[in-house]
Amino acid sequence: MKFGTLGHALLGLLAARPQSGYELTRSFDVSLGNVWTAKHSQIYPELAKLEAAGLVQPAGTGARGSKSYAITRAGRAQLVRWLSETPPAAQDLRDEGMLRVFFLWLVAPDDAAAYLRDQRARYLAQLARYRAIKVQAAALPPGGEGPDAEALRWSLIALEAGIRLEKALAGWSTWALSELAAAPDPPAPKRPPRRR
Amino acid sequence: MKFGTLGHALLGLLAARPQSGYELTRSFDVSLGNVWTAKHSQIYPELAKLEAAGLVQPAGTGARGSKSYAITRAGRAQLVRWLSETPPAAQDLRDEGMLRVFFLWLVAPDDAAAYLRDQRARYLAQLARYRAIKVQAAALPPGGEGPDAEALRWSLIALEAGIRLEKALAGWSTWALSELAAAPDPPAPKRPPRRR
DNA sequence: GCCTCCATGTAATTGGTTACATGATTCT
DNA sequence: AGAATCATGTAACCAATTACATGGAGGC
Repeated sequence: MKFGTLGHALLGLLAARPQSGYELTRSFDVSLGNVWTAKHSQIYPELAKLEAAGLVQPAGTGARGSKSYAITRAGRAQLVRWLSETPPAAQDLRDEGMLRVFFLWLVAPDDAAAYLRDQRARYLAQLARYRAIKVQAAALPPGGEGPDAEALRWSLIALEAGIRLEKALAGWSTWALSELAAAPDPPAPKRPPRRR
Repeated sequence: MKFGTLGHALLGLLAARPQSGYELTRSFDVSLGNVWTAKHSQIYPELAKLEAAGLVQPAGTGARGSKSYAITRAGRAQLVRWLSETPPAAQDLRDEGMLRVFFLWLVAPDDAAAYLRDQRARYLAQLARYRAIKVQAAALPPGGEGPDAEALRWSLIALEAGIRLEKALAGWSTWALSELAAAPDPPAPKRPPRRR
């Protein structure tokens, strides 16, 4: 059996501690969701596939019929192999927000500016969310030794990437707005003489 | 009929000038490919769908049996509506490279560092590619008035976003490496006394 | 003649989302 | 009693990639 990114992401989450499908789903809703998404309808079947391949195993049941899984030795080996031996798949960035920028020449400059301002607001909102998480994490007890503590450490490193990315995008949108103001093109600004 | 991002991307490309499926495919291989990807096997059927919906129409044939399409008035209207009325779909960033960072605690610090250096090299390579395009574009004749010139202008604005993003990621990887060096954790550094 | 690039298409498969379905527990 | 949340699963559909298939034109 062959496993893609989702399978390995599940192995990675289970490497920290045994978890149920529901808990895994929530991970994709929050932290991990910023780099990879998955719905429960994809997770449950994938867990079954992983179990069939011997990479995870049932690890008891909890309240309300929850079933938690644990990673097996083979699963951990597979995960480490994936991390260290296979190169990250060429990322297919699908950024619809940035795609639209390519087509902004089709709308009035005012509409284009409005779009850029909207996008900037999104970037800043996401930046604020990230920063709140960072502050919250900094307030945690500094101790902790288990896998969870190590996992947290790396998730904060990834968080820093998110912060820097959103900052860069917010800065870019401000720059783009100034560019647009400098040469609105179709409707020439009244005063400054156009020079090309 | 309903069209998603791909359909609108095709409309956007055809709004600049009539093009064949092959030419459109190449656009996704180069500039547009950095924000959205599509293979010819997806593009040809989508063009047929767009034609059936009256948003594009055949615009003559070229050499080797190439068939070019032009956007219709309805297509342009639909595109502008999409741009100005519908909000960008919540981006599902799928960044496998960053996902792996969440799981780097599973490998030896040396391997984690090697991964970060590899990623940094990728970011810098992409940054160099973007900058080369920018330089190349700056050397172009500054004139030009048609839709193509306007489209170029906005593609350079999008390019600037790419440049800033890669710069941010390269900076992040350098920072992450220094973080890792500061506290390699599992194998404690010999000299500095560990304090937690 | 053969290889490469141009050019268009279809088929099969995978990955992912939306919708459907069900039941237990907790909160109000 | 009713609503919200926890919890697991399946079915149908859509989007996207990979593989299959064909042919014309130009260069070596």
